[in-house]
Formats: sequence, C-alpha cells, structure tokens
Amino acid sequence: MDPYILELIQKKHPQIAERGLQDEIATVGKLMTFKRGDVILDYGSYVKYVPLIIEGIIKVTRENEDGNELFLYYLEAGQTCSMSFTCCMMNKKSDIRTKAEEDTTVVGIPIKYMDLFFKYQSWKNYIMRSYDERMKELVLTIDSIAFKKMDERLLEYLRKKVRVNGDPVISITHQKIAYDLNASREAVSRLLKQLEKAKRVELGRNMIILSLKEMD
DNA sequence: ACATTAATTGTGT
DNA sequence: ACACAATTAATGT
Repeated sequence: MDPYILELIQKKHPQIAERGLQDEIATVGKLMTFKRGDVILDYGSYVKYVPLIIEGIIKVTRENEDGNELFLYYLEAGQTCSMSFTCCMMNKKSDIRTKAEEDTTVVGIPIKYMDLFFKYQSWKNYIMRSYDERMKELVLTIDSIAFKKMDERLLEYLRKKVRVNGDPVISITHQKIAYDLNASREAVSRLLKQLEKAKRVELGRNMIILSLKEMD
C-alpha cells in the first residue's frame, strides 16, 4: 500500500469515500506522469489502466475516417476518463485520443479491478457521476457543433482553453485551432481578426489573449 | 549584426 | 478551398 497515493486519492477524489476502496486503490494503483504534449492513449490501442486524474489537464479528441481530428473535451483534476471504462470492460480498442495538455499526474488502476471495485457503493456512485458529467458535457459539445456558427464555436473553444489553463494568454497557432474545430485555417484567422477588431481578443504570433470580459 | 530559411498569418479570388 | 503575399521568428555565418 502506497500512503502517498492514498493521500492523493483522498485529497483529489473525495467522491471515493470508503476507506477500504481507498486502500485497495493505493495498493494496486500506479502513479503515472505525463509531460505536456504526450499522447496518453491513441486511437486503436487498448486501455490498460483507468486513470484517476490528480493534477494537470488531458485533452480528448476524436478522429473520423478521413483523418480529421475533432476536439471533444478536457479532463481535469478530480475527474476520470469515462470512455476508458467502457473500452476496457468490453476489451475494445479506443475510439479516442487523449493527450496531456499540461504536465499531468494520474493514478492508473489496472483494468482487472474495475469489476472487483463494484462491491463498493462509493465506486458505483463515482462511476455513475462521472458518466453523468461527461454526457452533459458531450451534449453541449454536440449542440455547439450542430447548431452554432463557427464564430461562437471559436469563442467557446477559447474560453474553455483559458479556463482549464487558468491563463488568458493562449499559445497556439490558428492551424491547430482549425484542426480542433474541424475548420479551415483561413476561416479561423478571419474570425480571430474580427474578434480583434471588436476588442474581444488580442492577437500575436502563436498567441491569443482573450479579454477578461469574455469569461463568465 | 546580417542574411537565409522556415513557420505563421493575411488576403484576393 | 486554393494560391500566394506579407510578416515574424529561428537559425546559421
């Protein structure tokens, strides 16, 4: 049993309330760290661990048949990857890619314990709650893609990025944003220009500053 | 410090 | 969406 992991779980994942479960996780869990930019799980690979996120940000993207990537959502400290449950329960290949947006620390639970842990009530609650949160977030994302215009989607994208990074200065190229939103680079550049004229952002090379009034 | 090259952004069609 | 121009940053000499 690793007392350090125990402490991290208690501190960052209070939903996992039962002491017995905490102890088991601290026994079988593996502390894993990823550097910013590391691909944690790629399309087509098998899930070996379910990650409980301790610190950092994980970006989740989906790829279609033509190789276009689409940004889905961020995972933050205190959360876990719902996708990985279903994947590993059914021993399925991953439909998504996860990448460390910032340096990230997770406690990885080997998949064989997923079933076992269901004897704990707080594990059930934790998993269900996690699914619920993810569903809500995904529905919002679908709304955004299906019904909103690109300028709104871009603003939402920037806001999310600022929120998870805790910094109004975003360092990214227009091209990368375009990939995430499945748009053309020119469209993104032009929309950003409009936003700049409207004093809603400031632009620089590899840099976008979202004005504070744009945050909720 | 200067020239060269590469990467990023802007614009017209 | 494409082609190309303009600008800015990175690198070599």
